[in-house]
Amino acid sequence: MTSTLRSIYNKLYKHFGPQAWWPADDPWEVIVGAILTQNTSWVNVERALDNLKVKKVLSPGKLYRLPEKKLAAIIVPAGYYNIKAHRLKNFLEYLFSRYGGDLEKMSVVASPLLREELLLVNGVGPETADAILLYAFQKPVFVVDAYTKRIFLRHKLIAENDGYHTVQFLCMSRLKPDAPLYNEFHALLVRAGKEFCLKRKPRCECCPLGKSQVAK
DNA sequence: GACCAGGCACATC
DNA sequence: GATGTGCATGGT
Repeated sequence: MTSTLRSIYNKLYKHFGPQAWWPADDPWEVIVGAILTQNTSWVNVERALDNLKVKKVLSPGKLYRLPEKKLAAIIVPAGYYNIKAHRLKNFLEYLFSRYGGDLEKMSVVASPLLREELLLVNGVGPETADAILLYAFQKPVFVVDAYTKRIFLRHKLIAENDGYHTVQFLCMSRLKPDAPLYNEFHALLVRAGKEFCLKRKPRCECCPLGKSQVAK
């Protein structure tokens, strides 16, 4: 079974090659993107990020001082803009009160503790916290998302009602703690999910992983 | 026009 | 603890 996850990774990597994740210029852009992409397609997130860059407010300090209403108006293309503006503000409040707005200070905190802190921020759930830990700070934490669950479910690695941490534990107990590996694996699962493991129209017969076990 | 996208919090039972 | 709902834009 240990080889199963590894062989999935190998097949995906052989088919797609390196994905060069996360698509961002720096750790802060990763964090903003992680919050903006909640239940949202990445193209819409890119529009919102571009808006923030054009307005020259995509830095912790600038965003911290920007009124929430104005922030919301700038990130409209990402959808859920009111709630996401509020969540970004929550994160900034945490960043400035706990670390004086300094991501470097945040990055040296041990990942189990940092994860707990992140989860206390309203608007940061398990996936967003883990995406920040892995892609902003290179901590060896496996990120589980809807594609991960769908692919693993169709290949019978997990059960229908397995929760986030069950799936995460499965991955982390069978793979060495290896940030570059987790980085690439998650990115490959998203890529495969987008191209082959669609919700309504799965294209399993074309998928590099081969036919899935569950025709759903 | 329905469905979906790199979730999360909150209300209710 | 499980289940349902609101949040919203833009592509297919």
